[in-house]
Amino acid sequence: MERVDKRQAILEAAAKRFSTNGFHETKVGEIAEDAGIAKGTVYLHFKDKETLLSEVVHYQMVRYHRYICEAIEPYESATDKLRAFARFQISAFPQMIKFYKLNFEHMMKFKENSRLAERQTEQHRQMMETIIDVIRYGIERGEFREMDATDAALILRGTMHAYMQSAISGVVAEKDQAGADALVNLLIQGFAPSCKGEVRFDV
Amino acid sequence: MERVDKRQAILEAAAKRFSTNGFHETKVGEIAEDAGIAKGTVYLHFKDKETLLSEVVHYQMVRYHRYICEAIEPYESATDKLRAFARFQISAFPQMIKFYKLNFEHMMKFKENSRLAERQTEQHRQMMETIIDVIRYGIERGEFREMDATDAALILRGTMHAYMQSAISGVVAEKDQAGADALVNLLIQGFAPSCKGEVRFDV
Amino acid sequence: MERVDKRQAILEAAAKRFSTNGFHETKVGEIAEDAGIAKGTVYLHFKDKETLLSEVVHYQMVRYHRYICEAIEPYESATDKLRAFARFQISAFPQMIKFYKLNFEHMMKFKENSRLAERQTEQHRQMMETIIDVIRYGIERGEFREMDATDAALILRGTMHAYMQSAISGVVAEKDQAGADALVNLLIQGFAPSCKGEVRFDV
Amino acid sequence: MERVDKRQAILEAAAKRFSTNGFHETKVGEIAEDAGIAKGTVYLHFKDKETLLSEVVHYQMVRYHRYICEAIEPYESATDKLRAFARFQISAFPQMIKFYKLNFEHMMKFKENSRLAERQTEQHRQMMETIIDVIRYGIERGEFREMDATDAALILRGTMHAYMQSAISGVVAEKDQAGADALVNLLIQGFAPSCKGEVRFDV
DNA sequence: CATGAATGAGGTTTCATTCAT
DNA sequence: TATGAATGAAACCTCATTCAT
Repeated sequence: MERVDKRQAILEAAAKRFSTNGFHETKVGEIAEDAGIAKGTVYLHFKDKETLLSEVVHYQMVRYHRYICEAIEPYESATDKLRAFARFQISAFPQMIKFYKLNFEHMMKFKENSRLAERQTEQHRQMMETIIDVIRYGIERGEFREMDATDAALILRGTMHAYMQSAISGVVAEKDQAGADALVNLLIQGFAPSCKGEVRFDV
Repeated sequence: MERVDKRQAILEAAAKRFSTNGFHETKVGEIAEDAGIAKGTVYLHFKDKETLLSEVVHYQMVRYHRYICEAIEPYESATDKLRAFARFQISAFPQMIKFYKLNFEHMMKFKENSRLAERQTEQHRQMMETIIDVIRYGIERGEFREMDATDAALILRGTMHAYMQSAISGVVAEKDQAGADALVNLLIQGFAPSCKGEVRFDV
Repeated sequence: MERVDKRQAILEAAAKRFSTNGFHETKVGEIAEDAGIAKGTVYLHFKDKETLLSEVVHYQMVRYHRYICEAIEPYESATDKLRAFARFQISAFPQMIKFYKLNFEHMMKFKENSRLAERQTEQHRQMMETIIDVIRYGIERGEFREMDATDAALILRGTMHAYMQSAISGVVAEKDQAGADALVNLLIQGFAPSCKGEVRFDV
Repeated sequence: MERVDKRQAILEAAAKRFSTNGFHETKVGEIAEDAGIAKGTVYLHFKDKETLLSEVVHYQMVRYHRYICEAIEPYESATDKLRAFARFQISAFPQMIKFYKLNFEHMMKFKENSRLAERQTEQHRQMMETIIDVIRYGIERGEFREMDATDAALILRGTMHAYMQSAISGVVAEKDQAGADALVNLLIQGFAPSCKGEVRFDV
């Protein structure tokens, strides 16, 4: 096993443990054991446990961003891209929920550490950018109304977010791809009754 | 100071510390000091630190649920209720984000403990029920289309959550009440361009 | 056992261990065990192991300085005071040697730490002052020639120092009180042949 | 670089590190780096870190003994030899203090190990022998009174040691060669005022 | 011979919890 | 009931040493 492989193995093991049990509940020895190496070896690759957390978060963010880009890229219409986005997140639900947990825990932990927070923020921004671009693309194509792309992206991300939070606690049933499509459709259609000449509320 | 007052004081102090610094970073001694009592006294009121966390989460959830009910109650239309919900969350942003953090830590910690997880889930369900009721009410009144009320509620809650996550790291600008309204409007109107000319927003 | 007693017990135990085995070879747990307390209790009294070392050195210096003052105080002549000084050091040899070791190790360790070095230096200065005062007193009384009192003090201290270093490694035999007197006599008389009219070297 | 050179390089690097930072504060990796070799190579030349310490002490003692012999050899009179000894130690103050530190650490560490303690003691004895020989030589020549040469040697060495300990902490000012001479003169002359008028010092 | 990645024993320190007062 | 000094388990991290290359 080479140097890079070992770093990989640590990152993978740490990602699994951190996101399953949380940062404090995870012992460095457990990560090492999962990675098939000795405790001390972890410290040859990462300065300390907190640095490891940051690196795991970075590693996961980069990976998921790539996956998302790959998931939405093949589609022509913005609507299909959004559906692909939702489908991907819902199909990768177990990983995604852990990913969100990890992000959240990291953000909470390093809110004060400008260096580490900065990097996570930058990646968060990229993730948002990707969604915003799809929204803008939809607006250009006339698929979507003229609207604030950032707000729309928030709504989309939030929808996924909330779905996961609810699903994990069993408050709503887990969804399949049809369920993902339904959520996106609802976003696109809006809550308001479709306007076939009916009266609209003065929202 | 009476028994109940002391318990209150501990809960308040713990809520502040836990949500600001996290569970592990908070020392029982700090909570006691903030509450103006001795360390040992905490253990006269709560079995251990984890139980205290659970009680704090319960206490906060009940409180925030009440606040939310109070915030949306005065309004007549479902739309206004949703706006009030969004406004409340956005105006109470610093508290809400901490509240989410607290929930999160609790969820991580007691995933395995069915007894405690159950209670949090139950409260989560109640929170969702409140929003779902508003949605259903809107559907009944004809404000909203016939749609899955749970999905709609998810979307609303999730949007708030995503907003907070993005706002805390500065990826999106913090919103004021108009911003809250804009988000809700966008949800109600939908992304699709239909009926664009008919609807007017007083944003 | 009261608070002060416990601090005392830790200092005594630490002094013994540190001076016998050295700083690094001494485990905090050993000190605690010797003091009849739990490991954690050490940290209620001393910030960390290094602080404990500093406190031990301080404690010992103050104690030995007091002992020395008490040993030389009863005598009238400066010569007798110096002899008392030598006798005390030689009679208290086992403690003194450890004391020197401790001092030396501490000085080496905290040379860079101005705060801690400062305090030890101050006490070192006091110890020197005490000897210098005796020398000056002897010069005033005409017992000693006009000479640099600091140099003379250095010679006296150094003599004791070297005696101990040699004795501990067995290079010279341990001395009794007569031996102590002989050393002091030699210092007072000097190496040069007594001047009963003989030729002196042009030193 | 040949075998011997490499061993030399390790000894030099270790001597510098050990005497500057102490045994425990020195990492084997640092020594290796300073010596321009890999960490593992150290173990091809020395069984372990403690053995390396012993070898360094031996190496330094031999070296300093040689230096001292060279320093005092050119002089004819015993008095001048003693002055040369003092001058050498004071001029090489920084090295000498480190040398003492090294000896000290070694003594602490191997007090129990008769094999290694024995060797250090043997070298200590040789160092003492050298001074004792000068004293005896002075006595034979009539420069010094009939006295215990060992005591006199102790006094000289100890004076140097005490000077260093005081100088390192700034309790006494650092001395130049004249200062070294003054110390020796005072030793030779003695503290007593006898013959004051007869002796002249060219200090 | 030389390397340096890997190992894992070991020590310091923290802090939740207890219990004598 | 309230206190807070004492406890000691637990975990991070270091670094001397080994050994496959």
